[in-house]
Amino acid sequence: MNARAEAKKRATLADVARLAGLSRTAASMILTGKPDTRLSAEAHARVMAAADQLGYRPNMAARSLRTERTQSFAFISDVVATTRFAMGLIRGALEAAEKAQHVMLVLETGGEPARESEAIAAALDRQVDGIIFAAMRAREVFVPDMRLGTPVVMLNATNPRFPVSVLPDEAAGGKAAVELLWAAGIRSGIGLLGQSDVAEAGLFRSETVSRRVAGIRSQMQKRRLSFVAEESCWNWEPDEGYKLAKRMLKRGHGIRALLCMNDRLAFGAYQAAAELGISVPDEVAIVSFDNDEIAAYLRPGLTTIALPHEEMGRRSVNLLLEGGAKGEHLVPMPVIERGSVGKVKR
Amino acid sequence: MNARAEAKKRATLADVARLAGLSRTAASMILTGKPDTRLSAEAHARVMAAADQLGYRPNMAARSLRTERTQSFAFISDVVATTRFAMGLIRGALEAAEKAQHVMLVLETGGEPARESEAIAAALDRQVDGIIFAAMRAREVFVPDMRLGTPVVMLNATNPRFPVSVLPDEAAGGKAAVELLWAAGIRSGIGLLGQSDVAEAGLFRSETVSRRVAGIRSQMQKRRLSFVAEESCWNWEPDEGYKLAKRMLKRGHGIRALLCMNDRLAFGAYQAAAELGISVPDEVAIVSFDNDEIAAYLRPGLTTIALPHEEMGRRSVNLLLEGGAKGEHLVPMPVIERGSVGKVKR
DNA sequence: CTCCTTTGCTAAATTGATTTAGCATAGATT
DNA sequence: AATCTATGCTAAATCAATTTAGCAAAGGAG
Repeated sequence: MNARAEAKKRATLADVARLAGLSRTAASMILTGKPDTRLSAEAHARVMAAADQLGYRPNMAARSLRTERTQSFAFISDVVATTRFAMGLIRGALEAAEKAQHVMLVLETGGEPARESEAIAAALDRQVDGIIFAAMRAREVFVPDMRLGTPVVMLNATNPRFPVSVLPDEAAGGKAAVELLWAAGIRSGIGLLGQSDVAEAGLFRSETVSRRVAGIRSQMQKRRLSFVAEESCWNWEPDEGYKLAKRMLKRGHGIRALLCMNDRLAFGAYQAAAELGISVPDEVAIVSFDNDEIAAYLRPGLTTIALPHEEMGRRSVNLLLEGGAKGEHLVPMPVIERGSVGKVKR
Repeated sequence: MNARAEAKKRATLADVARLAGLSRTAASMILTGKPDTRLSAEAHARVMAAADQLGYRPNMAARSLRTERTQSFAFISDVVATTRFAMGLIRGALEAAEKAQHVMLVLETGGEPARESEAIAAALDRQVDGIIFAAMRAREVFVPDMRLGTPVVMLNATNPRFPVSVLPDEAAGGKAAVELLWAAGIRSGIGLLGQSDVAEAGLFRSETVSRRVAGIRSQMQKRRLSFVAEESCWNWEPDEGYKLAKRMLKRGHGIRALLCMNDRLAFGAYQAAAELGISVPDEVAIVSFDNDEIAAYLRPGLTTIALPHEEMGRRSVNLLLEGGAKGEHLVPMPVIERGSVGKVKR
């Protein structure tokens, strides 16, 4: 009746030992590759052969019970569905975990404290060897105050109680975006879409966004450039981008470039430009951030500063594996050049 | 030195029993809610109080060792990153698992047999209570021939060895798409984008796609409609959609509606229509499939037949929990009406 | 008063690994 | 010849639960 009952039972260590004519102790030591055992080469060979013949695989529950390690991590994230970014983080984490022969428990909390506590408890109950707290919008993540004696890394998030975190290097990314326009010979007529210091003074957006903005503004200053227009909006979605860009492109600021805070805003900006008959990149250059999937679909392709999600996911796992150093681990944001910033014609 | 060592050790069942002044047996029976035990109400109260006071949580490794159940499932998928669909499936599965107090191990194989075997082995080693094999492009999934005595459900995939599968109801979806055009009063000038029987005769695409096509064609026939043009392409990506739609819209078939095989093709079709100065939906209606994220961003919003990924994910977990019936479990594809099919003006 | 049943509970076995402590034997040293 | 040291291996404890088998006391039946 039980599905498990039909299949022949898995071979245990005892079976291997019996077949090899040795003790469980010996078999265990050999199979786990203990270093300073004095077991003979012949014993090694016999155990290996036996294990192979029986298709032996250790029972992780039993091993974990004894060793308190499970070869598994938990990936606890606020939201996995809503944003396509989650996938990159998860994928990178999965990949690194697989390399290290670990598995990943994935848990979603929706950012709700109660579910967060539940998720942590579930992970701890299963004795995970480490926990990754991931946030989709980099923010200071709430973590219920449980005494969790397990390594933790914050992924795309920060929390004072857990000093190890992995973040995109937004400051450098902001700088790179400005440099892209500079390199294209654009010296004036630059509009900023999605953020405006005057409109947002005192508003809290998120740690990484503010670094992105800071990176942009500091590099603008360094190059002695300034924005001819800034439009702020709260939701960085295409419809906002469309509205804002339309206003900006019409108002006759002589806009020659649009720096968009993310690709979805840029997506809206494309639609506005198309409607106004303004050509990208000949009349207006567009740069943005994230390297969202849509960035590649636009015509011309959108030049953007990528959020290195996969690499971040990988890093977070590796930090767990290596007992990573405290502090922020910044991952560079690659510049993805497509067609939306043309070289200037002099 | 060991992080785990700092924290006070977790309370064990023995601790609870001691505090309650009862045996481990009694504590276990009470905490797991065994039905026919004859332990007194007072014993129940004492054990509960003790467990509560100590913050007792069972050690899953120990429990699993004895019971052979882990309250966990494995979600083994070919690709999680490449397509945004994976998230819906995973999210639905996660949600259902959480409700049932289970956790989900997520594993990715890239569709490579070697990694598939590895993933299955990793899951089996950890004694998962069930395995979900998910494919992103519904197909007959290869599953290495391991004797796995664990319930399996195929998600968005089929495999003769595992009869329980969850699939979108593509036949009904195809029918619904045609009905949408019919309801808008469109009786002629319908083009099919992405598929053409003459071009693809004998080609294998995928099980579900062929059902989608069959659903479309059978409903066309029922309504005595026919396509004035069919264009086939292999990659259903925006650039193909753009090219094909441009050709179709120009060639003067008098196209009044475009039935696109997926949203990305539709995305390209929008770009083509915009370039040709053809208005959606006034001059040409567009319907497609998937309810991809981009469908909501387009202007006007794209009317599409949604792939019910979250619901499918949920179903697959519930089938594992309930020991689901053999056979295909078809999940309806919701019609998402946005602005790309206008009511006809007579 | 004896025997049987019910009630309320527990000792000990079990699960499958790892790990500690230590036992023979052979050869080397004094 | 007695002692010491490697060498090669194993018995038994341990991890934290569940489960089997069964014990002691109380109450009821005959």
